[in-house]
Amino acid sequence: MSIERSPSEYRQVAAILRDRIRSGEYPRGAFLPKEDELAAQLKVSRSVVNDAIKVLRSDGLVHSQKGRGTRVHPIPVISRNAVVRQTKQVREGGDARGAFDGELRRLGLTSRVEVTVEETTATAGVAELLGVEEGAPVLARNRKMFANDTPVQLAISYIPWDIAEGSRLTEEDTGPGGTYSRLAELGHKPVKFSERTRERSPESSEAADLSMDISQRVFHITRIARNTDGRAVEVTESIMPAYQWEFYAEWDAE
Amino acid sequence: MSIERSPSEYRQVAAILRDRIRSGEYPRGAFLPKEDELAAQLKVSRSVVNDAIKVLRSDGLVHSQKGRGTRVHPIPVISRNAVVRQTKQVREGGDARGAFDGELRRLGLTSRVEVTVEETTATAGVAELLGVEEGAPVLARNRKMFANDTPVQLAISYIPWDIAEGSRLTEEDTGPGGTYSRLAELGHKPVKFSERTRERSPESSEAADLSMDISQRVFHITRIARNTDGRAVEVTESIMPAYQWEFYAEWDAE
DNA sequence: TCTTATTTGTTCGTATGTATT
DNA sequence: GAATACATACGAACAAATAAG
Repeated sequence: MSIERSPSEYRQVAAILRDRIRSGEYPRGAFLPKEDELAAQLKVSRSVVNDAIKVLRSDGLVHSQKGRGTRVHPIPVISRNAVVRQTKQVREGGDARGAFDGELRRLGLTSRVEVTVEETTATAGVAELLGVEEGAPVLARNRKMFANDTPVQLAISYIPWDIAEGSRLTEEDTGPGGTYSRLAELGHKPVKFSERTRERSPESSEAADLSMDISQRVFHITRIARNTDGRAVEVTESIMPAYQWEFYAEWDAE
Repeated sequence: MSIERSPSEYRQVAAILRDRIRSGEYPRGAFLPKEDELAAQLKVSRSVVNDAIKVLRSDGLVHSQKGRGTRVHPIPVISRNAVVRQTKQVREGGDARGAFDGELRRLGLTSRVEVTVEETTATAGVAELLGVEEGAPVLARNRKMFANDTPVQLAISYIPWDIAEGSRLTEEDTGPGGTYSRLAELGHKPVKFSERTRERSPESSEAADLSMDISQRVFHITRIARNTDGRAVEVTESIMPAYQWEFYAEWDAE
């Protein structure tokens, strides 16, 4: 357990703490000893412990709060199954609430979703994806998903206002079959999908909403749904802590 | 350009440098001013500049070397197209060299691949994925992919030795159609695929091979190819800098 | 509500180590 | 070997958030 040269001390301390978490010495949700104690125990300065904890934070292993302490992250990695989603989406709706719930239940976690809906105008980015003018009116469906009360995903869907106006899409509960069923009823059944996934630093608002650290990373998924005319009828941006998710896919040759 | 409170100084410095890179003031491949100069220029301590550069490094925007300096990362983000890969893989071979080359050519970059092949024994992890005993003999096909001489991906494929033995799979060049064509000829045509993608810190050896910083993140993709009997005939682990890649997929509602 | 103790976050200055030129 | 430039470590100080009273 002694600190040796070669890998820097703060990385060695990080490795020690990581082992203690993996071994269960610091269980899920438990507080770590405070930085001063760890520093004394491991005979390094507090700055080194602080740097080590930064590493664990960026791995999503722990979560620190000023004035409280550092505790082990309470939620295991969630698997997002690409193929199940693609088929279920059509059945259960664009917000994929069914898929999300299934993913969590498989891990013995409970899911909860907060929804807000508003009429707003398209920013340049959204306008380009939706193929409308910048500033054009759009419906924004905002969702925040929780696993056991820990936020694990943000999603905003944009729908052109001329499609959504007056329909149930403007209500919080879109009803059976979800967004995609309502779009189909409105004559805009989504039949073509594209999705881009990238990894980046969170905006500070995203970090706050997901109660994550700015030094951590998020997955940013942009999905576009198109009707038979090729018109974009819904654009969804999903933001999720990168340490919290993995992706899984299965397929057959040809 | 003055430093103000609220977001910490090192994040503000990071934002300033990020803007300079985006604006082209520091072009691709160019050196940044040295930390001392930046510190003087922005009226902060060198530690703050050093912390700021750590942030840019973890975003993959810059690359630092002791004794040399810090320069802007020379390669743009590469898009990995899931669907093209899935179809092309079968046509062009398991190492997807064709797909990789296409992805780079689209960006005006040149691709190069280094291949080494060896007979070795299965580690516990590989054994479980491949469905063989730990320590069983396997063929390891090791690949390192470059974009304009910058390493952008590592891949190791494992094939059970009883399948690969004596075949062209043990040579560096697997010939037309690649690995999957040879497996088909050997009576083990891959027909079922599964893939798991996660994001993590690099091992130090991976960081060295990809000339990236340990504070950066990698995508780790594990793909399993199975024959008609459901036997795993190839397992491929791909490691790539997370800042260097994005994923793209398109599909139709059946 | 206000106050105080606790705990982590950030910054500084300095010193030393290490890789490159 | 010398100079350069980034990497790491330390200790100290203060800021900011939280908790306890």
